[in-house]
Amino acid sequence: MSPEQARARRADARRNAQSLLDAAAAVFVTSGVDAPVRDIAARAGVGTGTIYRHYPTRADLIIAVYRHQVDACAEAGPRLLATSASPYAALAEWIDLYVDFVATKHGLAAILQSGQPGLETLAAYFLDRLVPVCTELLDAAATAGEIAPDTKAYELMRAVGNLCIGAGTDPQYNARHMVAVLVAGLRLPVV
Amino acid sequence: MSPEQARARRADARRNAQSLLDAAAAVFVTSGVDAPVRDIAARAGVGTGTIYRHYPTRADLIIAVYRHQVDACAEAGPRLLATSASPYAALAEWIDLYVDFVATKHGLAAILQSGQPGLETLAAYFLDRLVPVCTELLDAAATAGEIAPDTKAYELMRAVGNLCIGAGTDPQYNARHMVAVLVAGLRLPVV
DNA sequence: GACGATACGGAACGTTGTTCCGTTTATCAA
DNA sequence: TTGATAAACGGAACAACGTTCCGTATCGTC
Repeated sequence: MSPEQARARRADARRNAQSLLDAAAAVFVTSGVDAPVRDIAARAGVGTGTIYRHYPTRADLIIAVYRHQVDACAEAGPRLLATSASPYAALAEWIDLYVDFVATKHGLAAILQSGQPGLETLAAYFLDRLVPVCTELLDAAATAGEIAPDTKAYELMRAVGNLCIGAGTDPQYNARHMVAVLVAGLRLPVV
Repeated sequence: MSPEQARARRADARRNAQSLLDAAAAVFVTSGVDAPVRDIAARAGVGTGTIYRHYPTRADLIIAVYRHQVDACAEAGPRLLATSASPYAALAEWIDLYVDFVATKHGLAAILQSGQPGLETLAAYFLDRLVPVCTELLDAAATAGEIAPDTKAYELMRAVGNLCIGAGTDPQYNARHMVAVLVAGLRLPVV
């Protein structure tokens, strides 16, 4: 270990980073992922400057909060492919998993697609992590002849994310159902 | 005509309302539907107070700008049903029409689903106008046995609107294609 | 031309994101 | 223990935006 790395971050810095993570997770649940920065800082008992020092962009904070769940989702892909009845079934189950994750995070889906400056990193992280998994599932299903071979994982992931917007806030809109229809549409060549 | 109605709005007021409409339409094209209110006022050559007097909420302004196109879309429904090869074909063509409309208005799709305070009116207007038409098309297709009979027009309209988010800004995402997949999915009972 | 109602403009306020800097604190060496 | 120094902090300050408000200007009428 080089001397520069040897000297770890100060203890209070590490503590604050964790407090912020906990506070953000809690505030995201109650006020949504687009909660005011000040609310998160207040909840963590730190100043607004501190939050930006630890998480320079909002995307960094959101990623830190959800990293574990995104990783879990990514890792579930190959497992489902191995255990499901068919590649298409694996794909459908995996997308269900993703929808369950996104749709329960108030406002996350909207932010993922918003294109607000500073948030591109967030969408990029999700896509970098999940598009390869989705590609693998799509390829398997296409090879098995269950779906058309020309479906792009990137497009599908964005479409599913889009369909999740408003889930939970509008009782008349069932994102899971619409995603199921979309996934069903993959089985047919588009006429 | 009652005396109160007899006295028409002042000429300058009518002129400003029109200027604002034109300015808004122009600004929406270049800067998106979520352009700053001040930009629109400046473009119209009026103060910010004036814009709120004529269009108390942003939704009112957006509705005024797009009312004609929404109406045209609504009226196209029955016509397509009469002229198309099948009810399902009419439905697909009608949704194409809607997607062409929404996807070309920078940011409109996002605002339609955002749930921002004051924007509910906007979504409500679109849905009030289009859900009945969509219902008619869905019913016809269901009666013809082309799609499952349990599809809700409201959900479908919201789903299509959601899929249009990001169209035009992301070259890798083709909203029309994903909508086509969704519509194709209507043909099969979801498994 | 004068009067009253109508409408206007833009300053002002509240809410956010973000930056910046004077102050505090942890760490380490003497 | 204590003092020096880099690290980290807090929150004031700035910018952008939506929205409100009111003193002023203008239109229409008599």
